Amino acid sequence: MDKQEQILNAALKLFVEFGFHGTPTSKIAQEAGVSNGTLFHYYKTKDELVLALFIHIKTKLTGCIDNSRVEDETIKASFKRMYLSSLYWAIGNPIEFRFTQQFHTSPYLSMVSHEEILKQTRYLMDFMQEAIHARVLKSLPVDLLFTLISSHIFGINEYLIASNVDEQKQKEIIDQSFDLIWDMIT
Amino acid sequence: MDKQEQILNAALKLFVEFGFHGTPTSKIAQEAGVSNGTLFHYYKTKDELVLALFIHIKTKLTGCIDNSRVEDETIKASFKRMYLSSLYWAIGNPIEFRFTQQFHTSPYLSMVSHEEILKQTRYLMDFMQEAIHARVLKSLPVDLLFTLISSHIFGINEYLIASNVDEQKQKEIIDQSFDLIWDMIT
DNA sequence: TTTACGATTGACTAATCACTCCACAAAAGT
DNA sequence: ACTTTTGTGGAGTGATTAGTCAATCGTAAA
Repeated sequence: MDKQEQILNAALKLFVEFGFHGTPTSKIAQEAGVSNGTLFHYYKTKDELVLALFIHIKTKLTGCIDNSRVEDETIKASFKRMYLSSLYWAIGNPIEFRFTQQFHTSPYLSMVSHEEILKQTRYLMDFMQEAIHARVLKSLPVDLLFTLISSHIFGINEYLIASNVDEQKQKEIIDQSFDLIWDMIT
Repeated sequence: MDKQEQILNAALKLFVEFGFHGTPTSKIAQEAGVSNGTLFHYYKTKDELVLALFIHIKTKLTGCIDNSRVEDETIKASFKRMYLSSLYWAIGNPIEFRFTQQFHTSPYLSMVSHEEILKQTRYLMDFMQEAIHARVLKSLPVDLLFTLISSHIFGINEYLIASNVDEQKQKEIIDQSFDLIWDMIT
């Protein structure tokens, strides 16, 4: 019965369906089953709510990736583990994923501090930097690599959502896609 | 002095800066230098304006790609030509590009008819289908290939905007990126 | 000159919005 | 027991919104 969580969940659902400015705070409060005043007790402004939701979801995703880390793996195995955990998170949490996409391309993005973004990506960046040093990954700017991989995952996800393939076929495509991107960056 | 064009340009600029619902029609009319009534004379609703703008821009992009086609080329050369023309269009028209990105991840996308989308992508899809048949491209679902290439271009573009590299370096990265994606899909 | 008609205007409206205010309830400290 | 802090509700507010409308303007055919 955490009201803050209820508000975030309601906001997430409505933002994805109607867009940020397309969903009034009153509807969010209603959907969350709390009063209008309660919403503004926890979040001073609507913008603050949007930001909080973004960071909340990003943190969940980052946590999900990092947790799947395991010792004594080859770089390729680690990389694949992280690749798959990101992709499966996106497939398993389509609403959250759509929200992050929507947020990323919206003017709200500029309201997120550079530091906050770094905090979320530092681990992966460091991992890739090391992989470059170990001459496993191609010697490209690490930002470029990161962006290429991210957009690759976006793409696969979009395809899997659009075309409804069965689980067997989906697994096949994902494995194939991993090989594609791995060959591309090594 | 085409008022419709002025309205579209104003809407584009403001939508990218403030988001769809974040920019009132009154501001669009003001920015375009026309009256509120004129805007609604040409576009019955705000949604209709948003849709019209999307199709307007998509058509410009599609035209830009198709026009660059040339006879007697290898498949690779044709592909590279189209790849580069898309990417340079995106780099040269950042506002338009940002708008299409924003639109694609917004709830508005579902208001575009499936036919309209097909119309815009048919040429590229056919081209790739033939390239698969000719055993130049890997035998993957053509939708998947298309999505992978699109998101690759998104990624490169995002990187080039974020990191301000000089023109020389930019050209280098673009050529490198083309080789990456070409190796990936062939 | 007259008629006709789309283009254009800007004041107007009904609805909606983000956000405030205050009363009260439940804990939490002392 | 008493005071303070924190959570909660919901009516209320002024600003803003998408969209309307009756009135003009420009111009070209009759």
